Amino acid sequence: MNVDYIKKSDNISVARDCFDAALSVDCGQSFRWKKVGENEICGIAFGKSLRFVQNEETVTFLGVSDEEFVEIWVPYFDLNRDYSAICERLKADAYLGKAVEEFRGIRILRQDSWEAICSFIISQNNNIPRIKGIIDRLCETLGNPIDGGFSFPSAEKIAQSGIDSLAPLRAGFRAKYIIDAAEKIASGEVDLQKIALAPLDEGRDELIKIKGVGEKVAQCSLLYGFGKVDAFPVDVWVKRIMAELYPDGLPECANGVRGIAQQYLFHWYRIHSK
DNA sequence: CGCCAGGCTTCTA
DNA sequence: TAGAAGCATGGC
Repeated sequence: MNVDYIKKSDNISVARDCFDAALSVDCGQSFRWKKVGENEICGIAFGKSLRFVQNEETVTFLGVSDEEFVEIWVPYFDLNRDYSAICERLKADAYLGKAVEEFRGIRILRQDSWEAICSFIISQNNNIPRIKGIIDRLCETLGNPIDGGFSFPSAEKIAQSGIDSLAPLRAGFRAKYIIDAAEKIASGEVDLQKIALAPLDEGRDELIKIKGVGEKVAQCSLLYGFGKVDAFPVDVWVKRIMAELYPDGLPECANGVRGIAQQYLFHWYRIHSK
């Protein structure tokens, strides 16, 4: 399956069918996107800054070449996956059906592996505004300046810089975990390429070698950083969802895409419990 | 002041 | 192997 898109001057537009970019970048998967206008959002991923606008019908990527769109943003927004078919399948379950109906455009963001690991280490026992602040300061402190912000610093750069360089982040007890992750990944002791190719359980076993990475952070990394859509992060919210709605486990229709199901349920449940 | 935030490590029995 | 304390920081 290949995405259809329309190119006009420097902009690329994609139909909103099963694609809500604004919601996807703001439902707890990524922490690097900011609203800059009514329907306008900016962010940085894979060392590229992006500004996009969306209306009822389309998402428009501003100032993006065909190459950049195809190589970076199509995989990032998971645009070659048939979410329409997945959503249909998830409707076999009543709660998933409601979640999918209400938040149909959510996509699982295929983020940089290292950025996802590091971001979800930072997320532990923390709240979203503060997670964003710590990550912003990490990028400002050790990332490279890009048009409109800073790139996410590499594991090598963080490992070389050492824990004292993380003081400005005010990350608390997480700073030592960030360093351990950076060191193990920079040295190859934890091999991201191998995890990308390995079955879920093997990837998970590799990731939890990092201090500060437990079951939940490992599953988030696999889901958002390796595109493993069957990874299943269980945080406090999903724990509540499982206890209340699925005491016998997720329904069968979620098999193979449990991470996607999780994302719809997570967002749906949080919205309705506020 | 206390409680909580997309948890994890360490200590204890 | 299960359960609880401790962890840094900031918003409420």
